[in-house]
Amino acid sequence: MQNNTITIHDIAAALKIDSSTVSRALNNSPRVTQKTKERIWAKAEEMGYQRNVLASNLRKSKTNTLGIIVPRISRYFFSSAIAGIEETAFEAGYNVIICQSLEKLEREKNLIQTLVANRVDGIIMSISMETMDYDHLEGAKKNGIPTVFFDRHCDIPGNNNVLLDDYKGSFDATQHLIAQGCKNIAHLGGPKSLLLYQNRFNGYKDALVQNGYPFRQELVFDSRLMEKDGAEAAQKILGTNTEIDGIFSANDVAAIGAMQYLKGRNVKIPEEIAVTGFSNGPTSAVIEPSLTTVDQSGEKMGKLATELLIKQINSKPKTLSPETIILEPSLIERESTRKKITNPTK
Amino acid sequence: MQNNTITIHDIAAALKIDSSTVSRALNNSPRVTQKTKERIWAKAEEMGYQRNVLASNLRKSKTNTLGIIVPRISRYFFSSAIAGIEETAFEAGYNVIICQSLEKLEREKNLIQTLVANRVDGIIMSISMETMDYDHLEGAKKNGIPTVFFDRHCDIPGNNNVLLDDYKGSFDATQHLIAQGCKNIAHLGGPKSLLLYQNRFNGYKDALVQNGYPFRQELVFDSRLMEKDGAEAAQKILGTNTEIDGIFSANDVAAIGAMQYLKGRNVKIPEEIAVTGFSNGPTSAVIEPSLTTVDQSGEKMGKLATELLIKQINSKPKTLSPETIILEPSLIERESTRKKITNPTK
DNA sequence: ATTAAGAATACAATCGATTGTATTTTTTTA
DNA sequence: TAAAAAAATACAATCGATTGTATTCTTAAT
Repeated sequence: MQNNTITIHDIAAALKIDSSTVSRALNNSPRVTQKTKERIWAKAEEMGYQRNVLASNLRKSKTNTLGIIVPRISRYFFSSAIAGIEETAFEAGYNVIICQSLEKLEREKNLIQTLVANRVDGIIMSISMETMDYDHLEGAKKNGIPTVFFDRHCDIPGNNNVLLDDYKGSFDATQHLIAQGCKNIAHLGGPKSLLLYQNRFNGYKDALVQNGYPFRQELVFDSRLMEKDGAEAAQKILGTNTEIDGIFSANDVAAIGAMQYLKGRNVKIPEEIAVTGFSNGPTSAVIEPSLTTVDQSGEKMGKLATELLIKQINSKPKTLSPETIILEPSLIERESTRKKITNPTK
Repeated sequence: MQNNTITIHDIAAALKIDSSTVSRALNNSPRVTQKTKERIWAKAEEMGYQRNVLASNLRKSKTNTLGIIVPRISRYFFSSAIAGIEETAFEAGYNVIICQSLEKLEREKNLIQTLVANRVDGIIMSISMETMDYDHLEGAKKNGIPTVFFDRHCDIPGNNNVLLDDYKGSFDATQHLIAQGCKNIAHLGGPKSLLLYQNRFNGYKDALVQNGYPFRQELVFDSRLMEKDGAEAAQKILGTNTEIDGIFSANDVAAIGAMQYLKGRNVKIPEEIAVTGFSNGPTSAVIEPSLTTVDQSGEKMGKLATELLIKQINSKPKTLSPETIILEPSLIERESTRKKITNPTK
């Protein structure tokens, strides 16, 4: 209740020995006899000693804490990535400070500052949609704090990244739409400031071209990919001259927005327009028709990013060379694209 | 790059003054002249000084950090609560350490220990499903760390809580089912170790009784309310002798599991069985038919919990009396319960 | 011009643990 | 048994900022 904070000095005094010996015993140093150690451990237990992590951190200038910056915690992909990060970090004895940029550049700068000031041992982050220049991202590196980018990265050469092969994911998704017989495929794209959306766009484009279809800019609808953006795009799609029969959305949320709008207008999915999303969020399996999408496995990404980061932290003096891990995407085929009869020759 | 860590002593040396003056200037103390302050600020800027938060924390024995423990970060309700917590905390100058108990008691005990050892200024938590005895929850209090429970609380008298009126929420939901003409309403309940599920159960029961319907234990299906639990319960429901025409689930996830199962068995929702959930998660609006549910507004809860906690932190010596905030639930009526013709007299 | 009052700054201890070096104690060897 | 080697423990500085007390420097009052 009161100020009953027991320090190593209290233990030392109680046993009439030096505090340095207590410290070493508590850290199980070989410089203390087993017998003494046991006396100290018993006394520490008895007195209810708890190491003051702050003092320890200051002395060792290590916090055993990782900083995480994501655009928005409540987005499923990010919350599942965080779950993976937290679990891996916890097992390795690290705490995790979590921050959200809310897609604001200013806030992102601020957060990096704060994490540096708090002397986190490393940072895992996914950049905001507003992030175009990367000067502030160097801040952590300059202070010797290793950083791993996941999902939304940027093209600074010496960076560590854990990414999905977004190009392949959207190539496959588009290819799948074509295989289902779609001739005119629209694309709901995200802000091109993010490489990720560039890659998804390129995958879409190349799949069209490689299948002998023309790429048409007027079938691309860029937005921030919120639910209402998807709905608005769907509205525009119905208004175009072209008979659009497929939509490849760069995320699930916009795809769902589009589907809801189309369903409201009695457009048959997939018969009239087939739809694919990207992320494999929890709603994609439940919506009707269920949404074909590309699995992004946030938890696995988080785990890999954390492992990579901890590896970098532990080898800091040796300056381990940076690494980029690229995960293989997998297409989850569901009803929203099932145009063809699966078994034509019964 | 190198060990270019500038301390207040470096600034002091550069200006040939004392480090205590530098410290005071940087904290804008009235004990330093404006002129001196400006010299110091300029120099600090010039030398790229950054306060060592660790040292400061140690001296002040305050970390400006809040600890958060939730069962699972990727559950929508919790991730949105965390979003609310993070935002409020950030504005007030606090960092947030986030941990997940994964519904394990052992891990929960561990995490509290860790947070206490890290000298967080306060804790916000939602207990795990395994938590039956509350001894470990006193740990933080004994160390003088104020704690606020949200959503999943426990009945220790002196606690701070931010809760939904779960009783009323489920009373209203059940009442709504009755108003729609349901005669035999089943309940998918959660572990009764959590007061929250007791309250939801009681609301259900009392609504039945107050409307003159009998409460029947055999219509209550308790589980951990995962999606498959909902599906299993639905299976059992179809197997009972009673003609069940309504389901009140204590959360959305199980409700959705049940709906998916019922849809697979060609049971018409709401005509044959009406369904309501609890939480208003993102999928509830998208599933077909859309799910009637009780809004739980995680973000608001998070915000309120944080404000309450910070209030408690700032008034610690005075021992502000504990507070319990109870939010009013609101029923979101959707298609899954729309049995009655809304306008019988056209 | 001298002293008291007040403002500005310097001194020094402190937060609690860690760690290189010095000293004491024990064990081994000649 | 004395000296050398090895083991165990004690001493003391340090991490960087904060803060109560002491000192110096201004300004005001007599």
